[in-house]
Amino acid sequence: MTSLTDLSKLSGYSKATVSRALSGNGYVSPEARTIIQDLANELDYTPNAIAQELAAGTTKNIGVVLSYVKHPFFSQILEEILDKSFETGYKIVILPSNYDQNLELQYLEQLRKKAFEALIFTSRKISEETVLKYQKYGPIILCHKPKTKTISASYAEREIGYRDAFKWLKKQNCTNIGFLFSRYKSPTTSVTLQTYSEIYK
DNA sequence: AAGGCATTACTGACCGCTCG
DNA sequence: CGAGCGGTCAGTAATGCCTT
Repeated sequence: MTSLTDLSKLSGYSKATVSRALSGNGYVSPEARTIIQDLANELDYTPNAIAQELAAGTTKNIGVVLSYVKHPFFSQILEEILDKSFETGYKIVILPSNYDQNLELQYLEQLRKKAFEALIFTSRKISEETVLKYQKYGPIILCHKPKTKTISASYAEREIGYRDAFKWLKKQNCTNIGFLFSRYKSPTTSVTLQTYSEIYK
């Protein structure tokens, strides 16, 4: 496999010149550019992504923690995240959690090890205190309203919608109201159920 | 001839990890 | 502990052209 060092040795130009000629950044004479590009084509040169990440000190990876994939809430969020990632040149790594705290902690540890530049929790089981502890290792974004103001979050104001829904139900003289959940394991910890209950009261 | 400026291409440091 | 992996980046020397 041809490396940038190989191109440098064969062309007689320094590694930096070869790098600039192929990336299009910086000053390179048209002659040098042509020679280097022709050589790169001839030897089927492909930049080493690992080396690029090492030199740049960035992975351009964003981890997205998904508790479930089948739920429309998560698939809609994921769709928007993917759209933005294409625009900004970031790569998205899907991290399934199934609300497993150990898994969520593992993902936070990977953020600490710089496997990701940032972590997006579409939903979570771990506490906000834990999220706070890991904030110094990289941006962590939640997809629901956090109690702590120092945690970044992007979310819909569900309270307004729920209140409107309950008002409407009241108007219809509905007295027995059932809640439907896609999550059957420990629904009492669900933020959705907690919000429902508060608004209902 | 001297000075200023733009362009070109170089060297060396650096990234974080592994391996001898 | 230091070399090496394969890149990028910053700093700088060399060169050429233009103006005074």
